[in-house]
Amino acid sequence: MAIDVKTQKVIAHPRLPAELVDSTSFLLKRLGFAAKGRSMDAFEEAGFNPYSFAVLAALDESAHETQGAVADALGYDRSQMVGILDELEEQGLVERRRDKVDRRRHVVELTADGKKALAKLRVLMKHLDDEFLAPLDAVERDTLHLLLLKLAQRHEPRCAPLSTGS
Amino acid sequence: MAIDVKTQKVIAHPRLPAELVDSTSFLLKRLGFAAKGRSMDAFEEAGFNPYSFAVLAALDESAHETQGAVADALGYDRSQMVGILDELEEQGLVERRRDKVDRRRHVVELTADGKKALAKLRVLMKHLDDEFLAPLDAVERDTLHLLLLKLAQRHEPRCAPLSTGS
DNA sequence: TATTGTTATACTCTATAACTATA
DNA sequence: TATAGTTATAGAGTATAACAATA
Repeated sequence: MAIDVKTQKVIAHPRLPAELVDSTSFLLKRLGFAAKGRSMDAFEEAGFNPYSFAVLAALDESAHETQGAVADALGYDRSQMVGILDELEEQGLVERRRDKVDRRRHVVELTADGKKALAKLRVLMKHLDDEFLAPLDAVERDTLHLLLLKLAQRHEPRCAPLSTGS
Repeated sequence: MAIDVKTQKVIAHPRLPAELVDSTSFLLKRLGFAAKGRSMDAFEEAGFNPYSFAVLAALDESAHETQGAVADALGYDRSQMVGILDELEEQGLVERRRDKVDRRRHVVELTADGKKALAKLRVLMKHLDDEFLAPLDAVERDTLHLLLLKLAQRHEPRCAPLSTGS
């Protein structure tokens, strides 16, 4: 219990109702927002847009992506992607070129600086994960990741493994 | 793999970059948003504000709460709480009275209808949790909840157990 | 007519700061 | 002077729709 310096009275820390804390999806909501807030702060502090890492990672994984393909892969709106890429292009991290075959399309590619930035962001992301998961040991982290993955495969179709059947 | 009906070509489902899916805090973010979206839709469909459940639960747990105490317990802004309580009062689910001892304060209390609504919302919440956790068996659900609780105690202080020491 | 990227618009959230009435 | 509740305002974020160029 904390003690107020001036009044010397006990400060009862305001607590969440037990039935909310008992709800797993409530905890997921709160922790998701906490994780988002932390990563946004950290990315911004490092001079990046909160979306930069996801976009650069997508481009690194399969090069010569079209603008819309990146948006679809990440689940962003295509109109939202315009501004994100504008900024990344200004920073010299990506290049946009018209597709010669279909001149409506913009092919997006990482620049050398973009790859360097991605490397930096990977370190930052790893650090954020480590920090967020600090209360858990290695086994617990693996277990948690596995369980979240199971949920994500249902609730976030883009996480689902590639289906091989017809 | 899905096949396009018209072109008979393979449709590669847009997929998230592997390194994002490998990040536990990324999964937490995505799942948190998915959980929030689902519960907001369900609450709204049932005629409630997304915040109703949390507020009613807080009032049920410790009656005669002051308006600011509820806001602090749930982590909402006090100015935000005004609108939420306005709506709950219109619906006849809570009552606001001036505190006779300190006339600046509003004491908030559940009405009989408020308790009935809370019972309904508890069922709805339980249903939502069950649905969201459907991919997991009972043991996995318990494990997940425990792990999230550990994280929440660090990242969401309002979830922390009451400390007993000085 | 449909699609890609773009722009414009509108709407929700949230955060902040003023304002009142009490203390 | 500080606090509880309230109101007003501004900013970010997001979702939608319209638009031009191309297919």
